[in-house]
Amino acid sequence: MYYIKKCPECSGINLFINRDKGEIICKDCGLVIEDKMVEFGQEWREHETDSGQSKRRAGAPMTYTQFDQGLGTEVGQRADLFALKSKDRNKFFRLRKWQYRISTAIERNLKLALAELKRVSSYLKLPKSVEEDAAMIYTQAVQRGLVRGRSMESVVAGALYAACRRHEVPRTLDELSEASGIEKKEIGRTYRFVTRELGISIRPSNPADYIARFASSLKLSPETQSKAVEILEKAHHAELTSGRGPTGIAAASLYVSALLHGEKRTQREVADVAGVTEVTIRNRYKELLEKLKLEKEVKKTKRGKR
DNA sequence: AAGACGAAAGTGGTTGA
DNA sequence: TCAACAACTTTCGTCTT
Repeated sequence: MYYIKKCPECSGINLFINRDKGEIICKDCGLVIEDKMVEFGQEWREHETDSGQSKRRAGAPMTYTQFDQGLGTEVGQRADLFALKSKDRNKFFRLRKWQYRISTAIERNLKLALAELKRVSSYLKLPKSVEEDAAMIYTQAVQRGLVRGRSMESVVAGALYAACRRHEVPRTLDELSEASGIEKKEIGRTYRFVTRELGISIRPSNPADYIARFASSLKLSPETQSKAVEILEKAHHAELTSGRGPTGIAAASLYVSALLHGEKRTQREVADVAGVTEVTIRNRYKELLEKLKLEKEVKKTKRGKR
């Protein structure tokens, strides 16, 4: 066994191990570095997360990125027919026809949707585990008839967005929007709708989850990065985080910590990678200086420069 | 000349009656 | 369903480096 310290793709240092999946994932670029590790997890998987039932054993591993999860259902077999009186026979045929229609419709939909899902997911370089999760969410959404009245693509995008949040590798709505070609607000709408209907609870995204990715696209040092996370924690304690957009806060603390480490980036540069405007950074920045008593430190480093 | 700062007006979404 | 509201954006003028 050897240790990987840097992502070979982007040289990011934010690798984390997903033991359940046997993967090492780079939080910066989403690269799955090794997915053939020894299986750490146990052999069951539980998909109905809040059902409260005990975990069940399953046969062959199920995958949600296959349109029928590798399983299939049918109503009845021919042999059953002989046991039925003619009255029930009609019912039987009706049921089977109905079941057939439903299932083929769902399957057709899933085939298309999962292809789209894979496309978007690979565009964003998302880890396999996130893709799986998104596929699961989408499958459930289809089975509950939640796609009706919405475009397939937007539900796919919503499912992906939700999966990213759940796995703490958040992408912004803008990124999802760019990758899927669906409008930002539309994704947000379906995201909220689907998560509510499926009872998926997602905590508000943690600004710290964005730091790694922003920092690496700004080519900031690891020290600056961890300093930014530190600032973030203080900001959290000072009640500066609630209600604000997480990306804005993440961007501002990165900006500050870059200043403090003499790796100055302009507000515009930071704003661009974070997908917010300079003004937002300024506002958050101002708040940070006021509430966290960082003025002295910032001024000190400024003076030191002269 | 570029970046930082701040004011003012506009936008889209949430909330509470 | 509508209006109030907060967060964020856009735009633009001014100050600083």
